[in-house]
Amino acid sequence: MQVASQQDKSRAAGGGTGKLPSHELVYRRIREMILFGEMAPGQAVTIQGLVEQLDAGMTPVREALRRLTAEGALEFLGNRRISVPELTPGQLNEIAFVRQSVEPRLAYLATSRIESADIERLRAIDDELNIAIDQGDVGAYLKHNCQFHQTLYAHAGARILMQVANALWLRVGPSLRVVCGRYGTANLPDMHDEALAALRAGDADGVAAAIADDIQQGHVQIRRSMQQPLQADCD
Amino acid sequence: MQVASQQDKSRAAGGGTGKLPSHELVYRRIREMILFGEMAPGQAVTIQGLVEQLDAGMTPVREALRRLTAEGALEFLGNRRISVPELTPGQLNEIAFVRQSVEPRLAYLATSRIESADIERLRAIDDELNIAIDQGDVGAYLKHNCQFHQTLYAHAGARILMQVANALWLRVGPSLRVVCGRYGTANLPDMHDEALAALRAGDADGVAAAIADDIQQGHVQIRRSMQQPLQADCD
DNA sequence: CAGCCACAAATTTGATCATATTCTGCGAAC
DNA sequence: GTTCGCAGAATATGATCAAATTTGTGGCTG
Repeated sequence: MQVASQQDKSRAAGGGTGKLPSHELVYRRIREMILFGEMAPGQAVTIQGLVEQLDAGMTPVREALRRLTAEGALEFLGNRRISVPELTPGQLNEIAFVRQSVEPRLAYLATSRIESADIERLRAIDDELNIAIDQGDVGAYLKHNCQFHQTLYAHAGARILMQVANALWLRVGPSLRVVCGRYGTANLPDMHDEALAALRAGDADGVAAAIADDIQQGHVQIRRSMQQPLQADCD
Repeated sequence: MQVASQQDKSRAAGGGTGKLPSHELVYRRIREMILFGEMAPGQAVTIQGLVEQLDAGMTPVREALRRLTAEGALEFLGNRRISVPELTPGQLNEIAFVRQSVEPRLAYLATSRIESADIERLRAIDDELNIAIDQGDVGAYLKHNCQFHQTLYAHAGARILMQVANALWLRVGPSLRVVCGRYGTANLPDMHDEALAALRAGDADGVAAAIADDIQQGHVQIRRSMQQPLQADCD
């Protein structure tokens, strides 16, 4: 652990990947780890662990973590420890409440602005999503599900609403992963067909309702898995 | 900027004030600057400027800025510039929409959990607020108004909702300051008496409605000041 | 005699800083 | 008008300092 040991750290993170700043890259990597279930609720996160795992410098990692804690994706554990938050049922309700306000609204706004080519793109995403469900591929499901919603919302032209929605997705990500890991991809929410149909019809209220149902179902699943703790979960 | 002055940098930021980390202190300072109108919409923010102004190190400032940009209080200007966001009318509507969802809900939840001693504390804040209005003290108005809402919401026992609300306050802060600076403190929203009365009566819906009105009025003011731009604000 | 608590050393991890490096924007020269 | 260069600011690194958890040891008690 002396002076001259680690020379090639910056290679992978800073040099190879492109021209975006390193802290941005690190942020995205960690973000995806959270969203797509590479981090479990309650799991501790150490700066130095991420530094080694991502092969990045310390400062970019620190800044990425600050950003993620500000978004609620990570949690400041009093003393200087950071962890993936474990949601209480009450907190899950809070998230559900805001999501039910914001996301149907985004869907509503997107309906009148989206064009048919983009609707087809959504359908393509949904096709892949269904394949993932059939194959029980949890990672692909999470990824495509997120992509579906984000792609739809992106057409709403409401940047701030979308930032709020994205932050909430980050909060439910780890829990959603737990649900999938436990119950498989069978009972997962999928109101996407209804949403697509309403989208094609230009029925904004219908799209909003479909999205609301989708969110509702997802949260029911999470709540169910929380009420039946897996136990032996000694922390 | 001499050598000798670098020794006591950490003193002012980290040593003198307490045991909180410097980046936390810096974050709070900048946050208050934004909330209470020491920064105008559109104003550029430089790291080194903050370093000198706050007499802190560069790393803490950087982390605080990351956090604030993640919360939407500051904006990343593509190239490596940061500025206080200028809200468009559309963005203001988005913020109003979420605030109207979240804050009345917080007020509703707080009603059944708050105790009479805390209601009196709220009344005391409101008294000071009214004094500030009478005296035309914009800074005091902003501070006490924010304090009133935050104190009320704190009793809702809904941490996540409150984080969302706080982030939105950060977004409207600078614009609210502009309104006050232009039109004075005369027409500012003040449904606080109604809220207090409903609180004492335990009327949760009434409290929520009062808060909703309060928000509504505030946003009307901001919108009005945006429709009458002060001068040749060419962008 | 064995188990447990407490106190202290050590290692791990976080926070901050000084400095090197890179990138952007502007100005001057051609 | 375009291009080169320079200044200034932001990014990133490694080192250094501080704090906290963990570990290990010793003494005490049952």
